[in-house]
Amino acid sequence: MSAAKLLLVEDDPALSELLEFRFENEGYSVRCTKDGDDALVLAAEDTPDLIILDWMIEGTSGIEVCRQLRRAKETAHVPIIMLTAREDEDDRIRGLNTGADDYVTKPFSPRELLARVAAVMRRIRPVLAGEAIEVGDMRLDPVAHKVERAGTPIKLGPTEYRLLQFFMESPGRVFSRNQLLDGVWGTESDIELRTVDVHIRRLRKAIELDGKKDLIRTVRSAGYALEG
Amino acid sequence: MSAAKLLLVEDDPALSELLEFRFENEGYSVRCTKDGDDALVLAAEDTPDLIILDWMIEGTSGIEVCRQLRRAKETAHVPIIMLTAREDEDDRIRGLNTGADDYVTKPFSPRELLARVAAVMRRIRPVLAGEAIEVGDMRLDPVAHKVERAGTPIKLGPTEYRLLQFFMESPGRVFSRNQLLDGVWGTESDIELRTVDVHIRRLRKAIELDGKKDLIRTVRSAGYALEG
DNA sequence: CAAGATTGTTACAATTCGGCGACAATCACC
DNA sequence: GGTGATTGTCGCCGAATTGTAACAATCTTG
Repeated sequence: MSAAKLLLVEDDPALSELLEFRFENEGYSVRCTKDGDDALVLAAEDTPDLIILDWMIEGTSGIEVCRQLRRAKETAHVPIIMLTAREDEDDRIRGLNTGADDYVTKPFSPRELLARVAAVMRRIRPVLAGEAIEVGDMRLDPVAHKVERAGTPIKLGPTEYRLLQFFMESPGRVFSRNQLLDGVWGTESDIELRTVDVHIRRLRKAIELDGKKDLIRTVRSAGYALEG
Repeated sequence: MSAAKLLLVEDDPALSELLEFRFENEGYSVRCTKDGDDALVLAAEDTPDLIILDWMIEGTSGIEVCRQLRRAKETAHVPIIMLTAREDEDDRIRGLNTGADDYVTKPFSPRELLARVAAVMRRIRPVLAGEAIEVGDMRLDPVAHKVERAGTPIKLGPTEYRLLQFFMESPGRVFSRNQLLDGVWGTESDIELRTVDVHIRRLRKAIELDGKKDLIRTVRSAGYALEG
């Protein structure tokens, strides 16, 4: 299991050290800085999976860091949890508006922050943490970009791969064609609903192994689901 | 499709966009507006399952929107969560008096609002929150779109599925044929009353397991009910 | 018990919906 | 530029689903 990468931006050395210790203890890979500009550099050179950002930091201000992170393509979708002093209500508002995902008010317990981070990580699709997903006899390795069923390597086109990954992230769950379009093709694509059918068929054909049953369940008038 | 429908009334574009994104990510179907009158129109044309209403909006004020929503038959019972500034205690009181179900004080984290919404959903309609319903030895999982009785998988057509779900949301309660038509087929469908009988018959046949008694009770000259 | 009302059951035609093959357009890679 | 893989769309077909009518069964009431 490759550890999730955290970037901690905090200028109180004591707090920073404490958090670093706690998070590394939990299995995260943590990098720290107390400087805003530094944070941007670190984030750029190795995109973290989550950023913990103190609002009151030296150098570029928290809000500015946040904005710049959102602007850069690589870090645009990296979740940000900000740490604010209780009084800074304005900061909180601006923070949320600027694209922070969540905030934690100082003083907080490390435990609380850990919980928030864990929650965000869970939400941000486990695959991004680099873990392989297994559903039934299917196995998808996002790092190697490889899929196999019952040990047999499966060859998939890009779209089928994303489709399968999307299914495997929520095994058993039924998705409507519209949900699949949103999740696999992206919200802004305008593609025929029925096109989904075709890719479902291609995916089915690709992952079929004789003797093995069809893993994709058709739910008439509702959508499709991957059997869990 | 069984995604819960949200109506978001918020005039800060940044916040609105953030929330829309987060809620859609969670699987809700979201429509947004920043205008009070617009909200009323949207709510009227497709009744949402829950409304998130900013108290300080353009056009008709939040409190007035709330009042009008409560007045209209379709939206009278739709739960409303209002967003208020910390200072406006009066608004909160008036809001709750006017019929809002809950309020969240700005600034808030998206996570907090998500939790509130989920809580209300669970209270109002568990199915929309994705929770399985169990009635007697019947179990319906809305996420997987699966039904089983005493552990045995049950195969249902779309209409029978909706019919069963409708019954299971109010176990023991008797519904007239007209109520069933409204609830299962939709208000605007013009279908023979007696057609309901046929689908009741089909549902009965589908969920019958030998040795098990009929779960659907006929109430002569009144309608049908699912035994609780 | 008879008559009327109400419900159960079945058969059937119409419709809807998903599977599938084909095809042109686009893309990627040499 | 060429070549093969990938992708989005159509249209047809068969199967599942659905609404209705017709008839049988059952209940209610006098």
